[in-house]
Amino acid sequence: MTPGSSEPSPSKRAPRGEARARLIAAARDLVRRKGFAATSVDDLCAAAGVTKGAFFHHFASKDALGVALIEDWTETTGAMFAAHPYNTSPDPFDRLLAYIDLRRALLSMPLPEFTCVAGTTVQEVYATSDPMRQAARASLVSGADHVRAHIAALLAVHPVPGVTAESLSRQFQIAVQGGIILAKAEGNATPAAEALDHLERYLRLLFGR
Amino acid sequence: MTPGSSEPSPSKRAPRGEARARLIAAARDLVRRKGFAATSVDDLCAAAGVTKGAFFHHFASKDALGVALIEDWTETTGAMFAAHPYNTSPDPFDRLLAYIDLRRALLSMPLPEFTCVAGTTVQEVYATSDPMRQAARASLVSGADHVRAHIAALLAVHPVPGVTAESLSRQFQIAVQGGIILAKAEGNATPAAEALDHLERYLRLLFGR
DNA sequence: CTAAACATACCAACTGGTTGGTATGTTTTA
DNA sequence: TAAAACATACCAACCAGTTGGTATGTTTAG
Repeated sequence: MTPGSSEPSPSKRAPRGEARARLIAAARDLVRRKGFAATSVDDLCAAAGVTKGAFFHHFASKDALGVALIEDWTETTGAMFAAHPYNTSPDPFDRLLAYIDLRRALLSMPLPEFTCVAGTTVQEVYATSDPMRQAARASLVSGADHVRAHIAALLAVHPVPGVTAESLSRQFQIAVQGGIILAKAEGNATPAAEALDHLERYLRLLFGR
Repeated sequence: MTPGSSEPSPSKRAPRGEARARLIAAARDLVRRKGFAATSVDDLCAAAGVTKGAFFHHFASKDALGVALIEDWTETTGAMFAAHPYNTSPDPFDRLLAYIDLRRALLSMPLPEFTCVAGTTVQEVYATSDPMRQAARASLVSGADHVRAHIAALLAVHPVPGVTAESLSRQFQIAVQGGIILAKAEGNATPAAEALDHLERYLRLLFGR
């Protein structure tokens, strides 16, 4: 047999050692656009330039890939928000506003790209895959914890009766996640941006600024 | 062959004329729990006590069933909210609070049952099925329009700079939809209830009550 | 320094079962 | 009797997962 004639496209094949990372990257992309259940293992392998053998070498099941995808998402987004310069601002209220501005900026990307992997998948699998549900829960908690730190600092100098840092930080997540749903339905980011406007107005009213 | 031995369970078979309605009811149930893609046509037929022939007699495709499901959802929920006694309250602000109370009451049901069919499915199919996306959009708009009427009446007597009835009514949807996502991740309704608390506090601050 | 022993990373081909959808009936209603 | 409302039987494509194997390391014994 002529060398290379049996392989469909050797140039598309992923370099050794990258299979796992490429599969997760492909999953982030495909799951965001088609959902988890509608994305087949074959789809993922084709997008990653890898075979089924590689897939099941790195992941025990499609479900396990889902968990790894969400955990990777938690790390990636966590690192992104933690590294952002706005965290150095001395005033916690300014930090919250800057966080909202950052989220606004993210909305200028194409719709599938500002979608939340954790929020999207947990909608699908909350009742059918507990490992994925818990991974998504951890991801959403992690995101809320990031703003919770700023809110806690703010409440320390300006307490508001009935408002805790925990519940208000979750309201940030809710505004983001709900905004994404409306944006998907409308086909554009406008409702998600409006959600952030209302959230900012709520904060200003709460803390008198 | 003994009569009835070939049919799995003749008593479970749906009465004639009910196939379509039973399929939609089964879809509402299964799609809420497993998602749209993970729910197969066979699943639906089994749950509805109907055969594939009946399914494809009433729906041209699985996609068409999805559209019909969402449209039925829009009708059902729209009728429910429109018929509720709180609509007769003379004060629009009271009506909004009563609406929030009604949504709070819904949260006492088991998790899959206070889930929104439109919000759940649009997350999955927004990029793969335009007919379903548009049906879900219409559903969410219809839900927002219901509260928008009350908000418009309220803003007429108490205008708030920068706040429109349209965007504030969408914020209701966002709080509900985002709350559902967090509730699914946590496995209980608490975050969804908290979202309503924050929404109510926001309203009180906006309108000075 | 080197070769045997082992581990990791991957691949092509295959399997049993499931998928959405169809073709062709039969039964009921108007 | 015609057509609407189903049921039965079937199909090609696709599904997640398995198999036996190979190429490319890394570790260790002599």
